[in-house]
Amino acid sequence: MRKRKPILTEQELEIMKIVWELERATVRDVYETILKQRRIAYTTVMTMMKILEGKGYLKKTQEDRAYLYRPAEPKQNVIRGMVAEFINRVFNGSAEPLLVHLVAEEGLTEKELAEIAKIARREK
Amino acid sequence: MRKRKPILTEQELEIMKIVWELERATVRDVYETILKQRRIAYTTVMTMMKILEGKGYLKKTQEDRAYLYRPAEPKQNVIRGMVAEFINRVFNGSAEPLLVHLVAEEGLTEKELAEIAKIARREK
DNA sequence: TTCCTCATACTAATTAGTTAGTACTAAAAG
DNA sequence: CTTTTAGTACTAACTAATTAGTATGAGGAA
Repeated sequence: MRKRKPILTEQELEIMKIVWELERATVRDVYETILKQRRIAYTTVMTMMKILEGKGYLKKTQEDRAYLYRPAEPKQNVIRGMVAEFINRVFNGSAEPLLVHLVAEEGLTEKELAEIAKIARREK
Repeated sequence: MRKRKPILTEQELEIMKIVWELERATVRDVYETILKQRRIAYTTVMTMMKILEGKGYLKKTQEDRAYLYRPAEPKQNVIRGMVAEFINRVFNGSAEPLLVHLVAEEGLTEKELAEIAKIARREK
């Protein structure tokens, strides 16, 4: 059985979210964005992005002086993987308990649920 | 703002699942259970369970020679916390996108969705 | 040209998570 | 009573994740 691609860690996800948002970004772009939230070193961001490239989540091209990074695959794919991984860990792989949990937790009405179903169908 | 209780790591969750299942368990009980799946040292399990006690997920009482551990709070509470934490990390705190994702991913029909809603209502 | 800025590569320190060894003690077995 | 067994406490090794420092080079500014 092939070992599956390592899933995103906390900090890696932080960076991926930014790159998904910007669609393409240099280390500096990401660095500046994170700086608004918290203190971090430029080289830290660089290291992380290189790791993400190694894991196959980002791809880079040379652009002027600096590398330009882009997501290697669409956000939806990655999110799908993370959700699946979470369901495996916490709910032993079956999605239904999570759904039940969420519906109960949110106290959704029939109407809201139908609305979600509609959006989901569109998403498909 | 009070710092929230540290969330369960991978291995900690593995142990908690066993204790929830058994309802109360000694280190040995958990050790034997894990052994069925993989090789592990007795003291490793002990260390982990002590950590879980420190984090407030387990509480122990002296029982004969060994400690008897029990869950400090019901499984549902902890699961709720983990789901919330996941939603924060991945979906910036809003549950709806996760719901939409799940419904779309599972390709649920009206009927199945209604069924889930029914179970959820009972759960409440 | 010379200097400053900003980029990368390489290296490494620190912290968190996981795993397990060793010393010691009390109870059970012989 | 002595030996074996099964438990805990304390310590530590190892791996993974996170963070950042230093060296170096290319390009633009003076």
